[in-house]
Amino acid sequence: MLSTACKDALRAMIYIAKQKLNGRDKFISINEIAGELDLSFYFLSKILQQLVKAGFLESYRGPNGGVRLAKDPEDIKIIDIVATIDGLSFFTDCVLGLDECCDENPCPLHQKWVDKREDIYELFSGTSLKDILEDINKLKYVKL
Amino acid sequence: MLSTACKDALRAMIYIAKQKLNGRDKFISINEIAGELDLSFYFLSKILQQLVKAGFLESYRGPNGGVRLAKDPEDIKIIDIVATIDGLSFFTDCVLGLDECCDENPCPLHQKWVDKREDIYELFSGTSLKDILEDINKLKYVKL
DNA sequence: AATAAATAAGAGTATAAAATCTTAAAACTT
DNA sequence: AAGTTTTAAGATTTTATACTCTTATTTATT
Repeated sequence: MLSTACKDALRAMIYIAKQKLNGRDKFISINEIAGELDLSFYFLSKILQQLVKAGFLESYRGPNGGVRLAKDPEDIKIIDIVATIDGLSFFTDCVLGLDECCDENPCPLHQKWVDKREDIYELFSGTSLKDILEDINKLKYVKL
Repeated sequence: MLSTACKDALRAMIYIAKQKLNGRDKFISINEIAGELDLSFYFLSKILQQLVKAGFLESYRGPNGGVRLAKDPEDIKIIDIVATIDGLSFFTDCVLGLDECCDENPCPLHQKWVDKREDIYELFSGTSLKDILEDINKLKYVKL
């Protein structure tokens, strides 16, 4: 459902938000993030650039440079990251790929699918980085 | 979420099932299906071959040949078609792409995501071609 | 027997996503 | 001022998916 770029973006954003929670308010180098999350530095750089452009991260060049959140963790929702990297076509396009499919003119799966899709939309738009960090802290150990 | 091949497969299977309901129990040529659904004959042929191999369609060569359902419409579920064409990785893999993610060792989105994913699984495994045809008949006009 | 109609199977091409590399620009350190 | 560290941007390569083409095989028709 999510592209690998989007999965990587989500993991990176959670990692960055986690540092902030730990009192570390400096820029975090992309090299560190890639190392910690076992991602390609090159690929991750490209992805984070998009999040900088979209205003969810700010970046700084030079020694001790890197990226950090441009907003509070509670103001960055999963859907924001998904929208930036993958777009929202998952939430707008017909599950059978029909251009004309809509409420008035539905494909055979339309109504049933829209229900599920909206559940996911609500999950993604209702879950912020802050919520995720709180979940992480409730559990003993959570993968990233 | 679904590959275009899988979307095409679903549309074709619904079309084929619809013919059966209309009392037409003969083989339907792939050329006809491709024409009606505005799909490439070549591409659709490849897709339907997979459904023949998987036992959901049977095919017949030569004049008046084509494909037809190998089972009753109520015994073919959406999930069967999805599993044949796309596989079930959507329902088994971590939403963040982590290999080690599981109930005991979850990623930060695991539990919330699994709930939604299982809803979709239940929709797909609980909906047969027969169910879809019944829905179609309830509405005045449904796209395919 | 020959021809035509249809699917099967394998090979090939095109396009998009993923991943990498290179050069440029910014900022710090000495 | 020169060198180092870091992100930015553009170009390139790789890989997977989507799509097309060609040849083979099966079956019916004449």
